[in-house]
Amino acid sequence: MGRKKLEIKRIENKSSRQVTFSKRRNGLIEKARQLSVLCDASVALLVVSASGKLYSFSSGDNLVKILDRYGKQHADDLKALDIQSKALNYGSHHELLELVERLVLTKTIFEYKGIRVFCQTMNICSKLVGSNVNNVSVDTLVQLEEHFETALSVTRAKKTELMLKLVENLKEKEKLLKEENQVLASQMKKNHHVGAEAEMEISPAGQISDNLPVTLPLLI
Amino acid sequence: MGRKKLEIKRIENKSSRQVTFSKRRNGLIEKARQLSVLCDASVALLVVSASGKLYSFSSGDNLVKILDRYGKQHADDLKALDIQSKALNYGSHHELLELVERLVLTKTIFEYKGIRVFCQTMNICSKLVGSNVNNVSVDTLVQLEEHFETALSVTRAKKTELMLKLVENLKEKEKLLKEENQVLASQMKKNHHVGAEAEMEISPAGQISDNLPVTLPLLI
DNA sequence: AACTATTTATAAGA
DNA sequence: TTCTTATAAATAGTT
Repeated sequence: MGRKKLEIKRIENKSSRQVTFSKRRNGLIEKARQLSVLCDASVALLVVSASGKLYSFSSGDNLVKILDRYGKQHADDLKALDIQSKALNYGSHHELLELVERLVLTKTIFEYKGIRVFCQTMNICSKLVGSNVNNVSVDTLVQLEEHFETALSVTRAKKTELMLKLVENLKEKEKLLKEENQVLASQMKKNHHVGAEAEMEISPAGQISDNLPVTLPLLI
Repeated sequence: MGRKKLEIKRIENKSSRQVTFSKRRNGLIEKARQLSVLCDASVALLVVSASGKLYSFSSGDNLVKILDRYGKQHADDLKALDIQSKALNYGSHHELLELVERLVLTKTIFEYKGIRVFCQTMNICSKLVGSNVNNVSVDTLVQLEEHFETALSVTRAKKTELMLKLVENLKEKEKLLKEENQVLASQMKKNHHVGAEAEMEISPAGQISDNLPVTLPLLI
């Protein structure tokens, strides 16, 4: 739809590639918008230029739902977390290897999808809000506030939940160590009956209770 | 681009809305494809019809990869991944456990802070961007870019810092417990000189190395 | 950033 | 749904 028919293959000339990118990107976003309005559909569009700049469109507040749909496996990942903590305690070397591989993959995904893009988008938001307050409608800001509050409480709740899990895990380890010490201590006592002079130099279970419980929970 | 000019607002007639949806959806996807090919860009498009059906396009890669492309400077992170995969092959069981624990923690952080809030902010952003593109000046965009870079490194630095603290903290606890056990163990030995009959029932420092290291490193 | 000749997308009709 | 076709819209190359 121009002076000449354009073959659909990578445009070699850099500057015309950039110009075309700019034109077509705008066109695409406009089309996406129109589709969502005309047909009452949810549309999310992400475009990353060759130079790494991100452009996006999404219709209303549906992106969350759209993405949720796109990857149902997030729920499964949560279940996997449970299984993982069990694996930590009982898993074989082989199982651990598999686990690590999965986690490395997941981490990669989350790192980029989550933190990086999150930071960028977060900043776009604050920037836009900051520098364009006058152009943002009250409605938009009200929605914004709600969004933040929701996101915050969801995140907070989830954080607490997982931290409690971690605490449990660590307490379990503590318990094991205490038992270990008690075994040793009771051995001591046995021996003590034969060699009583060592008695005052140790305080079997007491030392753990007095020194560590105070600091161990701090780890969480 | 049809027999009549169509106003961009929800089409009330259901069947023509569906027809239009089908046509425009195909058109949009084709445009997205063309953009990605012509301009060497990553494009992800998600469309959900009013009736809930999902259609999507993404340029070759999946959505995650597209988001990955956002930001070219990830070479260092990728190297880190290499190191991790080496660890996968050569690491001891002990090292693997450490790795797993670290990754679970990281994943947890990224999962909630990342995905959830990412979705929300992404949404807000596209809304804001969508409704204010014309009001954003070049200056704002330049500032935006700087802002991104700062935010990214701050986040990164903070993450590293906190994780290092956690690790230190946990190592300290581990050390204390090990010392505790060793004190007990050495007491055992002392007593052993007097009551040798207890020798086979315990393995002083050995027991720690054989049983606990598997679980202890989990603390980190 | 505009212009404009063309191509492309698509609204309405069948 | 699919095809046809008149017309609106997008855009390639140019300025």
